[in-house]
Amino acid sequence: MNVTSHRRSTAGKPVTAPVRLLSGFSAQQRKLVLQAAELRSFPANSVIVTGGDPATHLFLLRRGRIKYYHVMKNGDEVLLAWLLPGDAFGIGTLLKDPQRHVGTAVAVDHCELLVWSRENLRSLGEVSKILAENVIRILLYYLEEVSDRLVGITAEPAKQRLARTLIRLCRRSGQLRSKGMELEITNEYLAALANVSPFTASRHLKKWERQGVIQKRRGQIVFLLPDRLLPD
Amino acid sequence: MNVTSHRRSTAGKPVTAPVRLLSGFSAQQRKLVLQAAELRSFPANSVIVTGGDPATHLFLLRRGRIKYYHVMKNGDEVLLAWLLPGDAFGIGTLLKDPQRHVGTAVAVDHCELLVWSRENLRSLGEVSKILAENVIRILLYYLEEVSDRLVGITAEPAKQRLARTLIRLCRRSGQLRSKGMELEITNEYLAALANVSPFTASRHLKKWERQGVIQKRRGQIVFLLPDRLLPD
DNA sequence: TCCGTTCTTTGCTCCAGAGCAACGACACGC
DNA sequence: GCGTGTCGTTGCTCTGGAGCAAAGAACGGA
Repeated sequence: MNVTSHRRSTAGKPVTAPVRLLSGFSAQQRKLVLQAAELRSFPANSVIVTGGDPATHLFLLRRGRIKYYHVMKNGDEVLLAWLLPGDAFGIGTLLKDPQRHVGTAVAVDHCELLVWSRENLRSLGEVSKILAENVIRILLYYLEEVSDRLVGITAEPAKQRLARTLIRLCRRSGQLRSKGMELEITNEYLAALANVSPFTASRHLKKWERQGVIQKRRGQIVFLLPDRLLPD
Repeated sequence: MNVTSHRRSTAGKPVTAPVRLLSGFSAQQRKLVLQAAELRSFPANSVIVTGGDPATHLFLLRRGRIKYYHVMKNGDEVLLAWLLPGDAFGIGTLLKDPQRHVGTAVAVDHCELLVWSRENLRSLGEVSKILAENVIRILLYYLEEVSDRLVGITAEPAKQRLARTLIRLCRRSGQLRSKGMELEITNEYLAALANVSPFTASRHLKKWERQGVIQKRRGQIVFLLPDRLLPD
Protein backbone atom coordinates (compact mmCIF):
# COMPACT_ATOMS: atom_id res chain seq x y z
CA MET A 1 0.00 0.00 0.00
CA ASN A 2 1.68 3.18 -1.14
CA VAL A 3 -0.07 6.50 -0.93
CA THR A 4 1.75 9.07 -2.96
CA SER A 5 -0.44 12.14 -2.68
CA HIS A 6 0.01 13.35 0.80
CA ARG A 7 -0.93 16.73 2.02
CA ARG A 8 -1.12 19.60 -0.34
CA SER A 9 -1.84 22.21 2.25
CA THR A 10 -3.23 24.58 -0.36
CA ALA A 11 -6.53 23.02 -1.30
CA GLY A 12 -7.06 20.47 1.46
CA LYS A 13 -6.97 21.05 5.17
CA PRO A 14 -8.48 18.82 7.85
CA VAL A 15 -11.89 20.00 8.91
CA THR A 16 -11.77 19.59 12.67
CA ALA A 17 -9.07 19.43 15.32
CA PRO A 18 -10.98 17.80 18.14
CA VAL A 19 -8.50 17.11 20.93
CA ARG A 20 -4.94 18.30 21.05
CA LEU A 21 -2.05 17.40 23.28
CA LEU A 22 -0.39 20.80 23.09
CA SER A 23 -3.30 23.16 23.55
CA GLY A 24 -3.76 25.47 26.50
CA PHE A 25 -0.10 26.43 26.79
CA SER A 26 1.32 29.91 26.64
CA ALA A 27 3.81 30.48 23.83
CA GLN A 28 6.65 30.13 26.30
CA GLN A 29 5.33 26.98 27.91
CA ARG A 30 4.71 25.47 24.52
CA LYS A 31 8.29 26.16 23.56
CA LEU A 32 9.42 24.46 26.76
CA VAL A 33 7.37 21.37 26.02
CA LEU A 34 8.54 21.20 22.43
CA GLN A 35 12.16 21.52 23.49
CA ALA A 36 11.76 18.49 25.71
CA ALA A 37 10.69 16.45 22.70
CA GLU A 38 12.68 14.74 20.02
CA LEU A 39 11.49 14.62 16.41
CA ARG A 40 11.73 11.14 14.96
CA SER A 41 10.92 9.68 11.56
CA PHE A 42 9.58 6.21 10.86
CA PRO A 43 9.46 4.67 7.39
CA ALA A 44 6.28 3.08 6.08
CA ASN A 45 5.45 -0.28 7.66
CA SER A 46 7.79 0.16 10.60
CA VAL A 47 6.70 -0.72 14.10
CA ILE A 48 6.65 2.26 16.47
CA VAL A 49 5.44 0.61 19.67
CA THR A 50 4.49 -2.98 20.39
CA GLY A 51 1.41 -3.91 22.39
CA GLY A 52 2.25 -5.20 25.87
CA ASP A 53 5.62 -3.48 26.05
CA PRO A 54 6.10 -0.98 28.86
CA ALA A 55 5.22 2.57 27.83
CA THR A 56 8.44 4.55 28.07
CA HIS A 57 7.65 7.27 25.55
CA LEU A 58 4.81 9.60 24.75
CA PHE A 59 4.19 10.14 21.03
CA LEU A 60 2.54 12.92 19.06
CA LEU A 61 2.00 12.28 15.38
CA ARG A 62 3.04 15.17 13.15
CA ARG A 63 2.92 13.70 9.65
CA GLY A 64 1.72 10.41 8.23
CA ARG A 65 -0.82 7.81 9.30
CA ILE A 66 -0.58 5.07 11.90
CA LYS A 67 -2.60 1.95 12.42
CA TYR A 68 -3.03 1.08 16.07
CA TYR A 69 -4.16 -2.49 16.56
CA HIS A 70 -4.38 -5.45 18.88
CA VAL A 71 -2.64 -8.70 17.96
CA MET A 72 -4.42 -11.93 18.88
CA LYS A 73 -2.62 -15.08 19.90
CA ASN A 74 -3.29 -16.65 16.52
CA GLY A 75 -1.77 -13.61 14.83
CA ASP A 76 -5.03 -11.97 13.76
CA GLU A 77 -5.11 -8.20 14.01
CA VAL A 78 -7.99 -6.09 15.32
CA LEU A 79 -7.76 -2.44 14.37
CA LEU A 80 -8.34 -0.21 17.40
CA ALA A 81 -7.62 3.22 16.00
CA TRP A 82 -6.55 5.04 12.88
CA LEU A 83 -4.16 7.74 14.01
CA LEU A 84 -3.71 10.97 12.09
CA PRO A 85 -1.54 14.08 12.53
CA GLY A 86 -2.35 15.65 15.89
CA ASP A 87 -3.13 12.34 17.59
CA ALA A 88 -1.19 11.17 20.62
CA PHE A 89 -0.43 7.73 22.02
CA GLY A 90 1.76 6.09 24.63
CA ILE A 91 -0.13 8.04 27.27
CA GLY A 92 0.66 5.54 30.03
CA THR A 93 4.12 7.13 30.02
CA LEU A 94 2.68 10.02 32.03
CA LEU A 95 2.11 7.77 35.04
CA LYS A 96 4.59 7.06 37.80
CA ASP A 97 4.34 3.30 37.73
CA PRO A 98 5.06 1.65 34.40
CA GLN A 99 2.04 0.94 32.21
CA ARG A 100 1.86 -1.28 29.16
CA HIS A 101 0.89 -0.28 25.67
CA VAL A 102 -2.64 -1.40 24.83
CA GLY A 103 -1.90 -1.97 21.16
CA THR A 104 0.76 -2.02 18.49
CA ALA A 105 1.41 1.10 16.44
CA VAL A 106 2.67 0.70 12.88
CA ALA A 107 3.39 3.49 10.41
CA VAL A 108 1.21 3.19 7.34
CA ASP A 109 3.08 5.93 5.47
CA HIS A 110 6.32 7.64 6.24
CA CYS A 111 5.68 9.23 9.64
CA GLU A 112 7.14 12.03 11.71
CA LEU A 113 6.50 12.08 15.43
CA LEU A 114 7.39 14.14 18.45
CA VAL A 115 8.66 11.84 21.17
CA TRP A 116 8.98 12.52 24.90
CA SER A 117 10.81 10.15 27.20
CA ARG A 118 9.48 9.61 30.71
CA GLU A 119 12.46 11.52 32.15
CA ASN A 120 11.94 14.52 29.92
CA LEU A 121 8.28 14.61 30.82
CA ARG A 122 9.07 14.57 34.50
CA SER A 123 11.41 17.52 34.07
CA LEU A 124 8.56 19.67 32.80
CA GLY A 125 7.32 20.48 36.29
CA GLU A 126 4.39 22.86 36.53
CA VAL A 127 3.71 22.68 32.81
CA SER A 128 2.79 19.03 33.12
CA LYS A 129 -0.39 20.07 34.91
CA ILE A 130 -1.78 21.43 31.66
CA LEU A 131 -0.45 18.36 29.91
CA ALA A 132 -2.40 16.19 32.34
CA GLU A 133 -5.59 18.08 31.60
CA ASN A 134 -5.06 17.62 27.87
CA VAL A 135 -4.32 13.96 28.33
CA ILE A 136 -7.51 13.43 30.30
CA ARG A 137 -9.46 15.09 27.52
CA ILE A 138 -7.76 12.90 24.91
CA LEU A 139 -8.45 9.74 26.88
CA LEU A 140 -12.11 10.69 27.29
CA TYR A 141 -12.25 11.22 23.54
CA TYR A 142 -10.69 7.83 22.78
CA LEU A 143 -13.02 6.21 25.30
CA GLU A 144 -16.01 7.74 23.59
CA GLU A 145 -14.76 6.61 20.19
CA VAL A 146 -14.32 3.01 21.27
CA SER A 147 -17.61 3.04 23.17
CA ASP A 148 -19.39 4.31 20.09
CA ARG A 149 -17.92 1.49 18.10
CA LEU A 150 -19.03 -0.99 20.73
CA VAL A 151 -22.54 0.43 20.64
CA GLY A 152 -22.50 0.26 16.86
CA ILE A 153 -21.51 -3.37 16.74
CA THR A 154 -24.10 -4.50 19.23
CA ALA A 155 -27.02 -2.45 18.00
CA GLU A 156 -26.57 -1.47 14.37
CA PRO A 157 -26.46 -3.38 11.10
CA ALA A 158 -23.36 -3.39 8.92
CA LYS A 159 -24.54 -0.68 6.54
CA GLN A 160 -25.15 1.86 9.27
CA ARG A 161 -21.83 1.14 10.94
CA LEU A 162 -20.09 1.68 7.64
CA ALA A 163 -21.92 4.94 7.02
CA ARG A 164 -21.16 6.24 10.50
CA THR A 165 -17.50 5.28 10.23
CA LEU A 166 -17.26 7.07 6.91
CA ILE A 167 -18.81 10.21 8.36
CA ARG A 168 -16.56 10.14 11.43
CA LEU A 169 -13.45 9.70 9.32
CA CYS A 170 -14.58 12.48 7.03
CA ARG A 171 -15.02 14.85 9.93
CA ARG A 172 -11.60 14.01 11.26
CA SER A 173 -9.56 13.95 8.11
CA GLY A 174 -11.72 14.86 5.16
CA GLN A 175 -10.11 17.25 2.72
CA LEU A 176 -12.23 19.77 0.88
CA ARG A 177 -12.01 19.41 -2.91
CA SER A 178 -14.00 21.00 -5.68
CA LYS A 179 -16.23 17.96 -6.09
CA GLY A 180 -16.78 17.33 -2.41
CA MET A 181 -15.03 15.91 0.62
CA GLU A 182 -12.11 13.60 -0.08
CA LEU A 183 -10.96 10.81 2.17
CA GLU A 184 -7.79 8.75 1.90
CA ILE A 185 -8.41 5.24 3.11
CA THR A 186 -8.51 1.77 1.66
CA ASN A 187 -11.59 -0.42 1.79
CA GLU A 188 -9.73 -2.79 4.05
CA TYR A 189 -9.04 -0.31 6.85
CA LEU A 190 -12.44 1.29 6.52
CA ALA A 191 -14.00 -2.13 6.91
CA ALA A 192 -11.86 -2.87 9.95
CA LEU A 193 -12.85 0.39 11.62
CA ALA A 194 -16.53 -0.33 10.98
CA ASN A 195 -16.13 -3.95 12.07
CA VAL A 196 -17.38 -5.25 8.78
CA SER A 197 -15.79 -7.67 6.35
CA PRO A 198 -14.03 -6.12 3.36
CA PHE A 199 -16.59 -7.83 1.12
CA THR A 200 -19.55 -6.24 2.84
CA ALA A 201 -17.76 -2.91 2.78
CA SER A 202 -17.10 -3.16 -0.94
CA ARG A 203 -20.72 -4.08 -1.66
CA HIS A 204 -22.21 -1.11 0.15
CA LEU A 205 -19.63 1.32 -1.17
CA LYS A 206 -20.29 0.19 -4.73
CA LYS A 207 -24.00 0.63 -4.18
CA TRP A 208 -23.49 4.16 -2.89
CA GLU A 209 -21.28 4.90 -5.86
CA ARG A 210 -23.94 3.68 -8.27
CA GLN A 211 -26.42 5.93 -6.47
CA GLY A 212 -24.05 8.85 -7.04
CA VAL A 213 -23.56 9.53 -3.35
CA ILE A 214 -19.84 8.88 -3.39
CA GLN A 215 -17.10 8.31 -5.91
CA LYS A 216 -14.26 5.86 -5.47
CA ARG A 217 -10.74 5.42 -6.61
CA ARG A 218 -8.09 3.17 -5.22
CA GLY A 219 -7.55 4.00 -1.54
CA GLN A 220 -9.69 7.08 -1.86
CA ILE A 221 -13.32 8.06 -1.44
CA VAL A 222 -14.95 11.33 -2.49
CA PHE A 223 -18.22 12.35 -0.88
CA LEU A 224 -20.52 14.04 -3.35
CA LEU A 225 -23.75 14.09 -1.36
CA PRO A 226 -22.73 13.40 2.23
CA ASP A 227 -26.25 13.94 3.56
CA ARG A 228 -27.64 11.11 1.49
CA LEU A 229 -25.49 8.49 3.18
CA LEU A 230 -27.42 7.48 6.25
CA PRO A 231 -31.05 7.61 5.10
CA ASP A 232 -30.10 5.59 2.00
CA MET B 1 -5.55 -18.57 35.60
CA ASN B 2 -5.99 -19.69 39.12
CA VAL B 3 -8.57 -17.72 41.01
CA THR B 4 -8.11 -19.20 44.43
CA SER B 5 -4.46 -18.33 44.71
CA HIS B 6 -5.04 -14.64 44.54
CA ARG B 7 -5.27 -13.14 47.93
CA ARG B 8 -6.53 -14.77 51.04
CA SER B 9 -9.12 -12.52 52.56
CA THR B 10 -11.58 -13.14 55.34
CA ALA B 11 -14.17 -15.09 53.35
CA GLY B 12 -16.12 -12.62 51.26
CA LYS B 13 -14.15 -9.63 50.10
CA PRO B 14 -13.39 -8.59 46.57
CA VAL B 15 -10.18 -10.11 45.32
CA THR B 16 -8.43 -7.26 43.57
CA ALA B 17 -8.53 -3.50 43.80
CA PRO B 18 -7.15 -2.61 40.39
CA VAL B 19 -7.49 1.16 40.02
CA ARG B 20 -8.50 3.52 42.76
CA LEU B 21 -9.44 7.15 42.72
CA LEU B 22 -8.13 7.89 46.20
CA SER B 23 -4.79 6.11 46.22
CA GLY B 24 -1.46 7.84 46.51
CA PHE B 25 -2.57 10.43 49.06
CA SER B 26 -1.07 11.00 52.44
CA ALA B 27 -3.48 10.53 55.34
CA GLN B 28 -3.90 14.28 55.60
CA GLN B 29 -4.45 14.81 51.89
CA ARG B 30 -6.92 11.99 51.83
CA LYS B 31 -8.86 13.60 54.62
CA LEU B 32 -8.90 16.85 52.67
CA VAL B 33 -10.26 15.17 49.59
CA LEU B 34 -12.89 13.30 51.53
CA GLN B 35 -14.00 16.47 53.27
CA ALA B 36 -14.64 18.06 49.92
CA ALA B 37 -17.05 15.26 49.04
CA GLU B 38 -20.65 14.73 49.91
CA LEU B 39 -22.01 11.26 50.67
CA ARG B 40 -25.23 10.61 48.79
CA SER B 41 -27.58 7.62 48.64
CA PHE B 42 -29.56 6.47 45.65
CA PRO B 43 -32.37 3.92 45.84
CA ALA B 44 -32.43 0.93 43.48
CA ASN B 45 -33.41 1.79 39.91
CA SER B 46 -32.80 5.51 40.31
CA VAL B 47 -30.94 7.46 37.64
CA ILE B 48 -27.68 8.97 38.87
CA VAL B 49 -26.46 10.66 35.71
CA THR B 50 -27.97 10.82 32.24
CA GLY B 51 -25.90 10.34 29.09
CA GLY B 52 -25.35 13.56 27.17
CA ASP B 53 -25.89 15.81 30.17
CA PRO B 54 -22.97 18.05 31.14
CA ALA B 55 -20.69 16.45 33.73
CA THR B 56 -20.92 18.63 36.82
CA HIS B 57 -20.05 16.02 39.44
CA LEU B 58 -17.43 13.37 39.99
CA PHE B 59 -18.72 10.16 41.57
CA LEU B 60 -17.04 7.41 43.55
CA LEU B 61 -19.15 4.35 44.29
CA ARG B 62 -18.95 3.18 47.90
CA ARG B 63 -21.73 0.62 48.16
CA GLY B 64 -24.05 -1.02 45.64
CA ARG B 65 -23.89 -1.74 41.93
CA ILE B 66 -24.45 0.57 38.97
CA LYS B 67 -25.18 -0.16 35.36
CA TYR B 68 -23.61 2.32 32.99
CA TYR B 69 -25.13 2.19 29.54
CA HIS B 70 -25.76 3.97 26.28
CA VAL B 71 -29.31 4.66 25.16
CA MET B 72 -30.05 4.38 21.44
CA LYS B 73 -32.53 6.57 19.64
CA ASN B 74 -35.05 3.73 19.51
CA GLY B 75 -34.72 3.27 23.26
CA ASP B 76 -32.49 0.19 23.18
CA GLU B 77 -29.80 0.07 25.83
CA VAL B 78 -26.19 -1.04 25.34
CA LEU B 79 -24.37 -1.85 28.56
CA LEU B 80 -20.98 -0.14 28.67
CA ALA B 81 -19.82 -0.94 32.18
CA TRP B 82 -20.84 -2.68 35.36
CA LEU B 83 -19.68 -0.43 38.18
CA LEU B 84 -18.78 -1.79 41.59
CA PRO B 85 -17.61 -0.25 44.90
CA GLY B 86 -14.36 1.60 44.27
CA ASP B 87 -15.26 2.58 40.70
CA ALA B 88 -15.44 6.21 39.64
CA PHE B 89 -17.39 8.00 36.91
CA GLY B 90 -18.24 11.51 35.81
CA ILE B 91 -14.55 12.06 35.15
CA GLY B 92 -15.18 14.82 32.62
CA THR B 93 -15.93 17.00 35.64
CA LEU B 94 -12.18 17.34 36.18
CA LEU B 95 -11.77 19.34 33.01
CA LYS B 96 -12.07 23.08 32.67
CA ASP B 97 -14.48 23.15 29.77
CA PRO B 98 -17.71 21.26 30.30
CA GLN B 99 -17.78 17.68 29.05
CA ARG B 100 -20.81 15.47 28.52
CA HIS B 101 -21.48 12.15 30.19
CA VAL B 102 -20.82 9.26 27.80
CA GLY B 103 -23.52 7.07 29.29
CA THR B 104 -26.37 6.87 31.73
CA ALA B 105 -25.73 5.54 35.23
CA VAL B 106 -28.55 3.77 37.04
CA ALA B 107 -28.38 2.21 40.51
CA VAL B 108 -29.05 -1.52 40.37
CA ASP B 109 -29.19 -1.87 44.16
CA HIS B 110 -29.35 0.75 46.85
CA CYS B 111 -26.15 2.75 46.32
CA GLU B 112 -23.96 5.06 48.32
CA LEU B 113 -21.62 7.40 46.51
CA LEU B 114 -19.10 10.08 47.29
CA VAL B 115 -19.84 13.12 45.16
CA TRP B 116 -17.59 16.06 44.32
CA SER B 117 -18.91 19.13 42.60
CA ARG B 118 -16.71 20.91 40.08
CA GLU B 119 -16.23 23.81 42.49
CA ASN B 120 -15.15 21.59 45.35
CA LEU B 121 -12.70 19.83 43.09
CA ARG B 122 -11.19 23.09 42.01
CA SER B 123 -10.67 24.10 45.62
CA LEU B 124 -8.42 21.12 46.21
CA GLY B 125 -5.37 22.83 44.76
CA GLU B 126 -2.13 20.90 44.83
CA VAL B 127 -3.87 17.72 45.86
CA SER B 128 -5.66 17.57 42.53
CA LYS B 129 -2.35 16.73 40.87
CA ILE B 130 -2.45 13.28 42.46
CA LEU B 131 -6.11 13.08 41.61
CA ALA B 132 -5.25 13.75 37.97
CA GLU B 133 -2.71 10.95 37.97
CA ASN B 134 -5.28 8.56 39.42
CA VAL B 135 -7.87 9.66 36.90
CA ILE B 136 -5.50 9.04 34.02
CA ARG B 137 -4.86 5.56 35.33
CA ILE B 138 -8.59 4.90 35.67
CA LEU B 139 -9.28 6.12 32.14
CA LEU B 140 -6.52 3.92 30.75
CA TYR B 141 -8.08 1.00 32.57
CA TYR B 142 -11.55 1.73 31.20
CA LEU B 143 -10.08 2.15 27.74
CA GLU B 144 -8.40 -1.22 27.97
CA GLU B 145 -11.62 -2.83 29.18
CA VAL B 146 -13.67 -1.48 26.30
CA SER B 147 -10.91 -2.26 23.80
CA ASP B 148 -10.76 -5.82 25.05
CA ARG B 149 -14.48 -6.12 24.55
CA LEU B 150 -14.15 -4.74 21.04
CA VAL B 151 -11.41 -7.23 20.27
CA GLY B 152 -13.56 -10.01 21.68
CA ILE B 153 -16.56 -9.17 19.56
CA THR B 154 -14.61 -8.97 16.34
CA ALA B 155 -12.39 -11.97 16.81
CA GLU B 156 -13.91 -14.44 19.26
CA PRO B 157 -16.98 -16.67 19.23
CA ALA B 158 -19.77 -16.21 21.77
CA LYS B 159 -18.60 -18.95 24.12
CA GLN B 160 -15.14 -17.52 24.57
CA ARG B 161 -16.47 -14.01 25.11
CA LEU B 162 -18.76 -15.34 27.80
CA ALA B 163 -15.96 -17.25 29.49
CA ARG B 164 -13.64 -14.25 29.43
CA THR B 165 -16.32 -11.94 30.78
CA LEU B 166 -17.01 -14.37 33.59
CA ILE B 167 -13.34 -14.54 34.48
CA ARG B 168 -12.93 -10.76 34.38
CA LEU B 169 -15.95 -10.24 36.59
CA CYS B 170 -14.71 -12.88 38.98
CA ARG B 171 -11.35 -11.18 39.33
CA ARG B 172 -13.01 -7.83 39.97
CA SER B 173 -15.81 -8.82 42.29
CA GLY B 174 -15.61 -12.52 43.02
CA GLN B 175 -16.16 -13.45 46.67
CA LEU B 176 -14.35 -16.40 48.14
CA ARG B 177 -16.70 -19.06 49.53
CA SER B 178 -16.03 -22.56 50.76
CA LYS B 179 -17.13 -24.12 47.47
CA GLY B 180 -15.35 -21.66 45.23
CA MET B 181 -15.60 -18.15 43.89
CA GLU B 182 -19.03 -16.58 44.03
CA LEU B 183 -20.31 -13.95 41.63
CA GLU B 184 -23.49 -11.90 41.92
CA ILE B 185 -24.86 -11.16 38.47
CA THR B 186 -27.90 -12.08 36.43
CA ASN B 187 -27.69 -13.89 33.13
CA GLU B 188 -29.04 -10.82 31.45
CA TYR B 189 -26.28 -8.43 32.52
CA LEU B 190 -23.60 -11.03 32.03
CA ALA B 191 -24.86 -11.55 28.51
CA ALA B 192 -24.88 -7.82 27.86
CA LEU B 193 -21.27 -7.48 29.06
CA ALA B 194 -20.18 -10.34 26.83
CA ASN B 195 -22.22 -9.00 23.91
CA VAL B 196 -24.18 -12.19 23.64
CA SER B 197 -27.93 -12.78 23.67
CA PRO B 198 -29.39 -13.92 27.01
CA PHE B 199 -30.40 -17.18 25.29
CA THR B 200 -26.89 -17.98 24.16
CA ALA B 201 -25.61 -17.07 27.62
CA SER B 202 -28.09 -19.38 29.31
CA ARG B 203 -27.23 -22.25 26.99
CA HIS B 204 -23.49 -22.11 27.63
CA LEU B 205 -23.90 -21.54 31.36
CA LYS B 206 -26.20 -24.56 31.62
CA LYS B 207 -23.69 -26.65 29.74
CA TRP B 208 -20.90 -25.60 32.10
CA GLU B 209 -23.14 -26.37 35.05
CA ARG B 210 -23.85 -29.86 33.71
CA GLN B 211 -20.10 -30.33 33.32
CA GLY B 212 -19.69 -29.39 37.00
CA VAL B 213 -17.53 -26.37 36.24
CA ILE B 214 -19.92 -23.86 37.75
CA GLN B 215 -23.05 -23.88 39.84
CA LYS B 216 -25.93 -21.47 39.32
CA ARG B 217 -28.68 -19.93 41.35
CA ARG B 218 -30.83 -16.95 40.55
CA GLY B 219 -28.59 -13.95 39.91
CA GLN B 220 -25.58 -15.84 41.18
CA ILE B 221 -22.82 -18.01 39.81
CA VAL B 222 -20.34 -20.10 41.80
CA PHE B 223 -17.09 -21.17 40.17
CA LEU B 224 -16.08 -24.66 41.19
CA LEU B 225 -13.33 -25.35 38.71
CA PRO B 226 -12.38 -21.98 37.25
CA ASP B 227 -9.51 -23.38 35.23
CA ARG B 228 -11.79 -25.62 33.25
CA LEU B 229 -13.78 -22.75 31.77
CA LEU B 230 -11.86 -21.72 28.70
CA PRO B 231 -10.63 -25.04 27.34
CA ASP B 232 -14.29 -26.11 27.55
C1' DT C 1 -49.88 -19.81 51.56
C1' DC C 2 -50.94 -17.95 47.29
C1' DC C 3 -50.14 -14.91 43.49
C1' DG C 4 -47.66 -11.85 40.57
C1' DT C 5 -43.20 -10.73 38.98
C1' DT C 6 -38.92 -11.41 37.51
C1' DC C 7 -35.49 -14.44 35.98
C1' DT C 8 -34.16 -18.83 33.37
C1' DT C 9 -34.40 -22.67 30.17
C1' DT C 10 -34.91 -25.05 25.66
C1' DG C 11 -36.63 -26.21 21.14
C1' DC C 12 -37.12 -24.15 16.85
C1' DT C 13 -36.69 -20.98 12.82
C1' DC C 14 -34.27 -17.84 10.14
C1' DC C 15 -31.10 -14.53 8.25
C1' DA C 16 -27.27 -10.99 8.15
C1' DG C 17 -23.20 -11.17 6.87
C1' DA C 18 -18.67 -13.81 6.92
C1' DG C 19 -15.85 -16.34 3.94
C1' DC C 20 -14.29 -18.40 -0.40
C1' DA C 21 -13.23 -18.30 -5.27
C1' DA C 22 -12.38 -16.21 -9.30
C1' DC C 23 -12.02 -12.49 -11.80
C1' DG C 24 -11.20 -7.49 -12.94
C1' DA C 25 -8.70 -3.12 -12.28
C1' DC C 26 -5.20 -0.18 -11.20
C1' DA C 27 -0.28 1.14 -9.78
C1' DC C 28 4.48 0.55 -10.11
C1' DG C 29 9.04 -1.06 -11.54
C1' DC C 30 11.77 -2.39 -15.19
C1' DG D 1 5.27 -1.62 -23.22
C1' DC D 2 4.75 -5.78 -20.07
C1' DG D 3 4.78 -8.41 -15.92
C1' DT D 4 3.84 -8.49 -10.86
C1' DG D 5 1.72 -7.41 -6.74
C1' DT D 6 -1.89 -5.13 -4.31
C1' DC D 7 -6.58 -3.68 -4.11
C1' DG D 8 -11.39 -4.03 -5.31
C1' DT D 9 -15.65 -6.51 -7.09
C1' DT D 10 -19.33 -9.95 -7.25
C1' DG D 11 -21.73 -14.34 -7.17
C1' DC D 12 -22.28 -17.98 -4.21
C1' DT D 13 -22.59 -20.96 0.01
C1' DC D 14 -23.05 -21.70 4.75
C1' DT D 15 -23.34 -21.00 9.67
C1' DG D 16 -23.24 -18.74 14.37
C1' DG D 17 -26.11 -17.11 17.02
C1' DA D 18 -30.18 -13.85 17.38
C1' DG D 19 -34.97 -13.97 18.28
C1' DC D 20 -39.51 -15.94 19.37
C1' DA D 21 -42.60 -18.80 22.02
C1' DA D 22 -43.82 -21.23 25.78
C1' DA D 23 -42.94 -23.38 29.84
C1' DG D 24 -40.47 -23.68 34.23
C1' DA D 25 -38.27 -22.02 38.55
C1' DA D 26 -37.18 -18.90 42.18
C1' DC D 27 -38.31 -14.83 44.73
C1' DG D 28 -41.15 -11.29 47.39
C1' DG D 29 -45.12 -9.27 49.14
C1' DA D 30 -49.64 -9.46 51.30
